[in-house]
Amino acid sequence: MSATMADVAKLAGVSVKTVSNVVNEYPYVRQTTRDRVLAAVAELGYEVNLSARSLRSGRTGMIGLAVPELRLAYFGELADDVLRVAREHGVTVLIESTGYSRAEELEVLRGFRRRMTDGLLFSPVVLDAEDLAAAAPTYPLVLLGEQIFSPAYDHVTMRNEEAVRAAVRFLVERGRRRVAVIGARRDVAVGVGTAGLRYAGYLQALAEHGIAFDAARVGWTTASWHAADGAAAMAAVLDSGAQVDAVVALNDSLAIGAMAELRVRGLAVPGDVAVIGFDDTDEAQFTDPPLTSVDAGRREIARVAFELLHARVRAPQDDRAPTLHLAGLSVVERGSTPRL
Amino acid sequence: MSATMADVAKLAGVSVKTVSNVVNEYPYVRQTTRDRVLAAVAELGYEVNLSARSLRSGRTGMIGLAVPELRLAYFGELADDVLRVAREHGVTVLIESTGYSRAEELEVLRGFRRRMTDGLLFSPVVLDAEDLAAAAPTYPLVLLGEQIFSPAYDHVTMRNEEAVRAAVRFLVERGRRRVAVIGARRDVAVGVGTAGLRYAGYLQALAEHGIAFDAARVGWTTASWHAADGAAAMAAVLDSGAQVDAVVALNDSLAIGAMAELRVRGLAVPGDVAVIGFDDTDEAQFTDPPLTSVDAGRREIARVAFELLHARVRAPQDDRAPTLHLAGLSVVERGSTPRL
DNA sequence: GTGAAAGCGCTAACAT
DNA sequence: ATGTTAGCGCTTTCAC
Repeated sequence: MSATMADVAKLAGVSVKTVSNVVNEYPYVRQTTRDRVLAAVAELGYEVNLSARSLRSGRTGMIGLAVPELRLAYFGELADDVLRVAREHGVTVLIESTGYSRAEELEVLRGFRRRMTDGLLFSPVVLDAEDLAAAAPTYPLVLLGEQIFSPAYDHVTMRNEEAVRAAVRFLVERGRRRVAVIGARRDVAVGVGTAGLRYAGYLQALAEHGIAFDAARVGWTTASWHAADGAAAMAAVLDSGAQVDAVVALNDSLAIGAMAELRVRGLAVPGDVAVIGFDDTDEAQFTDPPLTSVDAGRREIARVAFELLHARVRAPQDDRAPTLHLAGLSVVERGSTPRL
Repeated sequence: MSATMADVAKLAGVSVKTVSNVVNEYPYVRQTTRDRVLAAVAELGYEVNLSARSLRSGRTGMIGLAVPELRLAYFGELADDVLRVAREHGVTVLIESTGYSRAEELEVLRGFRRRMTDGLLFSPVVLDAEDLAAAAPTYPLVLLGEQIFSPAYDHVTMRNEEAVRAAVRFLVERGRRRVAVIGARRDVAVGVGTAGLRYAGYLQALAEHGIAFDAARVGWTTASWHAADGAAAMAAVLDSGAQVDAVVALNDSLAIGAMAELRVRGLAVPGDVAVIGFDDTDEAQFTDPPLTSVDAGRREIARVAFELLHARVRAPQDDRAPTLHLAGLSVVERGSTPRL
């Protein structure tokens, strides 16, 4: 039904090889031949059959992007950023969501979708280094986030500990010392994974500023960091009777939930409690008050991760050592953290 | 390098056809044969080559989902919903973003990615019915949203006019009459497209309740409905000197921006101005005050749209007439719209 | 600079 | 219930 290379070749009076050369922009084709082929392509409305190309070449022209879910602002924005960069390079992105599920993360690593892509950008939240080693991917893989560190793969992430230290320092410099944290996890060790590293940064910051640790100021959550989780954690902290004059939330959605809960309790932000978020997502600009947040380099992460993966896909034989890229960070000041 | 059906067939002592039958769960295979084949599959770590399957069968097992951008809460949530439903049916979703660009929407309809999918869920925001007719897609296509109505394709959308009428009625019943609208577009006709239909619902509601139309209460935006656009439109309305005691925002992100702008101007929500949003996205629960919003049926839309497309993909010969499905709606009441 | 031919791995049609 | 064969449309290899 739709035209094939053979049809184009016949119409242009050349061989299929020549059509293939033109379609793939092989440079050594005589201009007159190229024109004849392109005319035939236009006349027949020919388009390459990607399945046939993939079958023969072993490449699909797609990369995977696996994140927990798109409705969380950070991942929605990250996905948009990756799509934009990939489009600039003519690469198609297959977005996959894992829903914080171990089974789905394993499926992403080993499942049939890896036969549809030339490489994977993977932001795990559940699997650990051992799981990755067991799966032992042989395709180009770039790890995102902080859940897994592996010397075997490229890795792009942020300076989590430093970023939270900067956030707490920002609060302390503005006169706050009773700093609660929202988003710590009981089920992961300090210093391990996104939550563990950010929590470690919080503990380090307390030490740096000579603030005594108070367990009642720790707001615990699971891996899911939605606003609702932030509200619940904030409620637990307040219920404990802890004295709190500032909150560092480990992402912006948690911060939004925490602010809502503070409001419910009749505590003013920033009058009674200052709040700082993490990721500087779009929503931070429109909270009440506008939310100060740490921009930990999401755009840079999207761009660098794509480029590292793309380089591996294009040159699979190149055995350069895996890279660890840490994005730059900055605190974006808004109304939730005034000087006292 | 990786095993093929021929390898499996050889090891199991059967023909490739039998391996294919087992892999494709063809029922009429003797149990002992099946077991032998599955053992060989496991031993060799065999996985089907999807490119070969697609080339031969003409199917890819993927559908496309084209939306403007994932960072807008509504589309992030919609994408998650579609991914979930598709997964339940063993279908892979290729998410594409069009960025409110005419060129990219045309590319979605006609570009090479349509060779990678068996069908398309398309939420256009720029193209019109004429563009669609010109592109004349022959693959299974389900339209989402209100931008294009076409008798030629299945269509799943919401009751936009009715939903906005319900929103305004909700405000009027609670004692408000000076109702501004945020998100109207000068560049589209009343009644056309998402913005045009929702704006039409606003005008109808004013008439129903005997409220005089006041042009100064109309907050204009472009196609992009982010919080920043809502804030700018709200600012323009307030700058005009219009008397406003309520706002109906044509989506939740606009509402969030409008609330932020009201705050900047020293107007209390809901004391001075009540606000109602549209879509009931996650963020509505955590604004200050919590945002009343019209749930226009996003989950239902995702499910029905997928099922319609899936049915067409599975039975391409079935010439049933295209369906128009309108999702149910409800107002979710929160603190931004108390009774006076 | 271009052509001829092989074959990527699978499914469909037909045979038994 | 299983085997045989052809061929999907392309890229690759090797000629010339």
